[in-house]
Amino acid sequence: MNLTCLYEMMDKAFDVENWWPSESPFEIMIGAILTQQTSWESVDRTLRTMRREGVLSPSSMASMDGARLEDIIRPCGFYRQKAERVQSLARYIVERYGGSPSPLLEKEVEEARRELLSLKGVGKETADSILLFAGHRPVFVAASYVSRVLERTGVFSSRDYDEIQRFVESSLPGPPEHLARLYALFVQLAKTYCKSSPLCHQCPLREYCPFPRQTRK
DNA sequence: ACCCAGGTGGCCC
DNA sequence: GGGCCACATGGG
Repeated sequence: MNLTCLYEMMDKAFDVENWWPSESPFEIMIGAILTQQTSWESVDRTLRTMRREGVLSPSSMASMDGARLEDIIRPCGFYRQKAERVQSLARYIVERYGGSPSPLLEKEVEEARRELLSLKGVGKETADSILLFAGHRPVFVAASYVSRVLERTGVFSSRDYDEIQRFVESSLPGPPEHLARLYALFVQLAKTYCKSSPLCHQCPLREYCPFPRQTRK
């Protein structure tokens, strides 16, 4: 069992087209922060409210009332720090780039990543999600879901973010779409089958999983 | 009444 | 450089 084989198996089992829906790169950046430790359903609700209220752009979000932003984000949890962080991100884009995230996302990958990581509320996983899904850059997101599946299938055992990222990026070269698709498949698989023991036994990868009864990370 | 979710930053040693 | 902890709501 190697990564390519795993990729093909998951690809056969799941449909992850339009896995990270959005109308703009900025929306992906905001969604990436909101979805930290939060289900996508809650994030989706908040993003729809933002769109409806017309605050899903750097300039409008930068200047809106903080308490109102907190209210909109509340369903996502950690709403105070998330409100502060997304607004400071919006202001950063307005002040530094005149309101468009494109110049940042189009910088050389290493530089863009460093810049994203310097923002409060943007760690490795969030930065890489933004680079991959908003910037279409060839960067893999080595989320905890990923290490869980890699470990359980015996493909690669490590908890170290950078190590997993290097492993995947070097094992699966090619266009960024593959890395995005692979990441989506990992999350989809873990979400669907790794949550509970009964589901685990129906996993399409159960024959390859060395820990068939393990249900938690 | 638990446990978990498409993590991060701050503090401690 | 790793091990805890707070952050917080919503759903199973």
